[in-house]
Amino acid sequence: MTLQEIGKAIKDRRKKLGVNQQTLADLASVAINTVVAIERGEGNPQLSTLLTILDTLGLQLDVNTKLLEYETM
Amino acid sequence: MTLQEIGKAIKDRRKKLGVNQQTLADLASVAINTVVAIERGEGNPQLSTLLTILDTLGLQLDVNTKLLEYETM
DNA sequence: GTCATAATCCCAATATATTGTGATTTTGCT
DNA sequence: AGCAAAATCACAATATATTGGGATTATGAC
Repeated sequence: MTLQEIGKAIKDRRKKLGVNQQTLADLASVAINTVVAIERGEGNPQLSTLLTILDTLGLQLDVNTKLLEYETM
Repeated sequence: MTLQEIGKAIKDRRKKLGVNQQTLADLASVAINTVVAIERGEGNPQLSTLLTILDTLGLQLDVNTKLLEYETM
């Protein structure tokens, strides 16, 4: 996943949970500006910041081997 | 996955590929110090740095919903 | 044990993320 | 259209990652 896709995943999840950016920022103990930037795919957060936000939303990060081209078809 | 687990995944993959830290750093266009810190779980890389290193190793990041307790047993 | 390579550490300089504040724009509802 | 809440933007101050250089330690082969 790219930066943009991760941002979208966060925004989608937040919406699904029905919380606004300020609340998410508070719960994750980060500034709302940081949440805004990440969701818009304009941010390049530090890993700890990203993990905290994901965790707050009940999401996690996984490392996987990339799919080969033919595996995506 | 935690910061430490991600670092370990990177180190394991690098070893499996048989490349040293300097080569990985060069291929990913980051400083060797950065690779060292991340692998040791002491780093808190920016997302772009992490993505570049993972990509160089043929790895990728995924966002998933966290497993419920009973799902881990 | 010796040697060569790899990995780690230290430090100063630089780049970039994060934060807080306030203003502005967008969205959704009636 | 009008209103309230949510989202976005702008900017300066601060915190932290990244880098480069050189030195030190650990690892593995012979």
